[in-house]
Amino acid sequence: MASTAMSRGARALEQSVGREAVIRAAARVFMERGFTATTMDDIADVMGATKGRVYHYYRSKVALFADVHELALLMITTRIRQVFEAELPPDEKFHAMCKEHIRTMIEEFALCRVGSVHGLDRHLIESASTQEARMLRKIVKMRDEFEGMFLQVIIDGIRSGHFREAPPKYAVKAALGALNWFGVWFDPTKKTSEAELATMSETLATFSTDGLRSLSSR
Amino acid sequence: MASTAMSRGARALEQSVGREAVIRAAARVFMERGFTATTMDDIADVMGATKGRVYHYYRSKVALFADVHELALLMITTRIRQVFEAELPPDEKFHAMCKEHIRTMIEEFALCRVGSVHGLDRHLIESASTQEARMLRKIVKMRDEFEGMFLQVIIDGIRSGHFREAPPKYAVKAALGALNWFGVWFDPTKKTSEAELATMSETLATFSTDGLRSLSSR
DNA sequence: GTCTATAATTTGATAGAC
DNA sequence: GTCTATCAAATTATAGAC
Repeated sequence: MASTAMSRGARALEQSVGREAVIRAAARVFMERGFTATTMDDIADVMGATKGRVYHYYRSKVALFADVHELALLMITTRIRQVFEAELPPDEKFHAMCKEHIRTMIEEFALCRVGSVHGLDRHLIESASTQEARMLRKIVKMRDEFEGMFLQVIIDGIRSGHFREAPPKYAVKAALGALNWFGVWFDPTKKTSEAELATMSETLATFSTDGLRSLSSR
Repeated sequence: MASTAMSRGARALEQSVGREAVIRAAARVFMERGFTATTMDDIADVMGATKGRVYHYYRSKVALFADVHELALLMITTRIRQVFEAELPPDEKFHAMCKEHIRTMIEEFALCRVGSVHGLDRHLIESASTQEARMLRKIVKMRDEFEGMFLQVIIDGIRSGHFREAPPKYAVKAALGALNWFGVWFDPTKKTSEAELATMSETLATFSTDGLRSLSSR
């Protein structure tokens, strides 16, 4: 199962070298199969290499997964923060953040899907060594930071009257759920036109923002 | 790893017998760990039994997973259909369907989480035998039927002017994403009061419905 | 740095006792 | 119907050649 026709074609696409090649290959396979169903052979296969190369850079599968996850969160948090720090009314800012989120998922689907869909299962954290556990706790903290930006804008929006009264901690889960679910149903192997991608991100962003709006803000 | 302190406590809770005991135990473990990370020993362990019992009722892990999945979809589809067939304006119907969805997830968390969060990965379908593949295709069909009810109400709502103009196929993904994501963040091991559960389902249902509303419908 | 063994473990599935 | 014992395959990780 390790060397299918598909992995052969994939090799040509991976042109980065060294540690980065490993992390990008890992992102691809973790995205498709999740943590447990991914084998070190699968990852090596995507690079047209063998396990030895993977273990040269990472001492365990958990450590590699943690690095992929961290890279994903670092990237999306950085991009969302750009919008978060802009001077905009809460509803416009929220809409822009949602759109940036979807756009990021489209551009870096493999990385983002690892970060959002394939969450950190409890049993993964439990089975980790102390060193690995520290990496995984860091990831949880980064995710809280990411969610925190959306939460803050919701709180601001309720205060300013743009958004209706609602428990912010649940509202933020609802909005991010609508966005993150994109990683579940979108199929990156199908060719999708730019216009269609724009329609998707606009529909999702407007849905998420309107779901929060107060009557007077329409 | 198969017999932890937790699985010991779990045994007392499982009182059903025979095939049903297997399916309920399997639902619990699949919910927590997903398909690949779940072992047949884990499932037997929850019942205080051994693998032999599981294999007496199911000839493979995929067959068992398919049955759990099918049961989950059958249950939620039946419940949602009750609301779907009621005579209500589209926006009210949609709101009621969302609320029923969340209520079902709360009451049958294990089953629903297997059905929504731990989807049917492509590599699972690919590696299945022909007989198993037939079961899995049936599951896909049931899920389309489930989604189809939400889709229909959205289309009706746009036509009637309750909902704004938006591509229904993406709108339905957005709304169901907000709802299904509940299965990702909700922690059933924590005690949550009835009042708080009501707040959650109301917040999520209102968010999902308002995300679709047209200006004139507020 | 990368590969080829290979060790050590886990795990899906089966056979046969009770 | 349930359990014990066990096989066969898969998989994480390591050791050492090149």
